[in-house]
Amino acid sequence: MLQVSFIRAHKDKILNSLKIRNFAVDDFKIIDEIIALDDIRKATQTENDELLAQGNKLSKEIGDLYKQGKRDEAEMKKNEVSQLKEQTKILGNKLLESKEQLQELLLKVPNVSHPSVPVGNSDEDNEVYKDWNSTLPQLDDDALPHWDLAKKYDLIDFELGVKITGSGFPLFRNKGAKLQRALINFFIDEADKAGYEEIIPPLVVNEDTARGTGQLPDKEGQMYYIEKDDLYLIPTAEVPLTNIFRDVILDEKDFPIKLTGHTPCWRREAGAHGKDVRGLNRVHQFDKIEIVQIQHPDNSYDTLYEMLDHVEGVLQKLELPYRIVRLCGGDLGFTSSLTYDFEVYSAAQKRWLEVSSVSNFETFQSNRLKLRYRDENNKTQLAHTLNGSALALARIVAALLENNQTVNGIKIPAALQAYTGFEIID
RNA sequence: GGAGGAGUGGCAGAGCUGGUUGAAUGCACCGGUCUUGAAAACCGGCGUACGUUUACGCGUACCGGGGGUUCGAAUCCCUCCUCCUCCGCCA
Repeated sequence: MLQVSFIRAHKDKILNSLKIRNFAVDDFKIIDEIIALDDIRKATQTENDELLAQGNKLSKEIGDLYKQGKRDEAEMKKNEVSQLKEQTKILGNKLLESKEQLQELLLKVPNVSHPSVPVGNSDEDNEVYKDWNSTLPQLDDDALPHWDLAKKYDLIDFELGVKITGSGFPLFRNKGAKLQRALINFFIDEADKAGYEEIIPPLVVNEDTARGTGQLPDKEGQMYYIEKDDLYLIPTAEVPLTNIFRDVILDEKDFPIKLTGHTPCWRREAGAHGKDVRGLNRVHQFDKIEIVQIQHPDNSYDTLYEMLDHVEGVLQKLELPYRIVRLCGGDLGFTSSLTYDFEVYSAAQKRWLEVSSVSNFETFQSNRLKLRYRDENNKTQLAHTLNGSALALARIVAALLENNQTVNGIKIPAALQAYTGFEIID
């Protein structure tokens, strides 16, 4: 959510960003509506505050009059205050109403896109920021996609997942389970080496937390909801990790804050059935190692590229062909200013699979979170938040299995062998 | 799940027979005096948000969250949440 003060000060910038995000021209008027509504809010508060001040003053006088035993005068003033109170009740409601309306409108305004965000409508218009500069792996014609490999080597049982839960809840077994566990430890260790503090957070969060990082109300249908306890299953570790700093005022010297955590992620993926959802390509539950940073606004873009380097290094160790794309305006997430996706080449499916998304949210999340720091003048300012996947397991597993298949079995990358305890799945 | 107790500023801790209490006091922190320097001592400052003001400042709201009583609530009432103690259950 953007601050109204920011919207007032950078109206042109925001309108331009809406254009990049392909907002309908008719919707541009929301910006002026917000400013107008905020004017009303301010005027109402000024008026209301004055009346409240009068009331407070009279109440104080009433107290004094009672002390002096002047009951009659006090009673008269009581009537006066009662009348004031009726007015402040009306104004108070009006103030509340305008605040709620303002909030509602603000929730509809996406983050301001970074100047480097390319113009475009969909993922097809994303800009290849760093391409795979070598030949892509070619497999024999009889090469198998990962769902067949999973069956052949008894690594993942999708049918059992269906039996136990439903589609999109894979069951890993044998070396499939071990590979899963190896990847988790490998990714966590890599993040640890890069200076991220490891966190094991709750996997279920309350409404305030879900709102803090923007899952509510934007992506309400995306989360599993436990109605009885009013809790949500996390769609990513970003939610609990970033919310550690909800309602927190940091010192400048606290930056950067670097956190990592492995969690399962649950996503309902409502409406995403059909295309490209076979095997591990799109599932309701998957494991992911997330990296989160809280940073000073001056340094957040350096940090973004540092995070990019980290993810890249991990992919290199796994010896997977990857490319980095910069998301275009039409594909950029609502809350993000700039996002780079990592895609890994799935040789059997002959397509790129998104395995990581690294974003700078600037102050969009921190405004909702009330995540601030004190600047050199001791004034509170909003911090910048960033996060990225490092990495998401399911699709990495898919690519690993497919790309490394040989007639003798599936080879495990050298960097991972210490974690799996085996060199080949056969 | 049952019974009782408690939630106050960065921390500790008063206030809780309703009326100069946004809140005593101590610690921590910041600035200053003193000192060769430091410590100690002393003096001063020290919450957040919104509104208003060129500015100094002023106003409003906030004492776990929400609601109520009252001219007036940190103080009374209701409700929810959290923590502590005891009992029960349990990996």
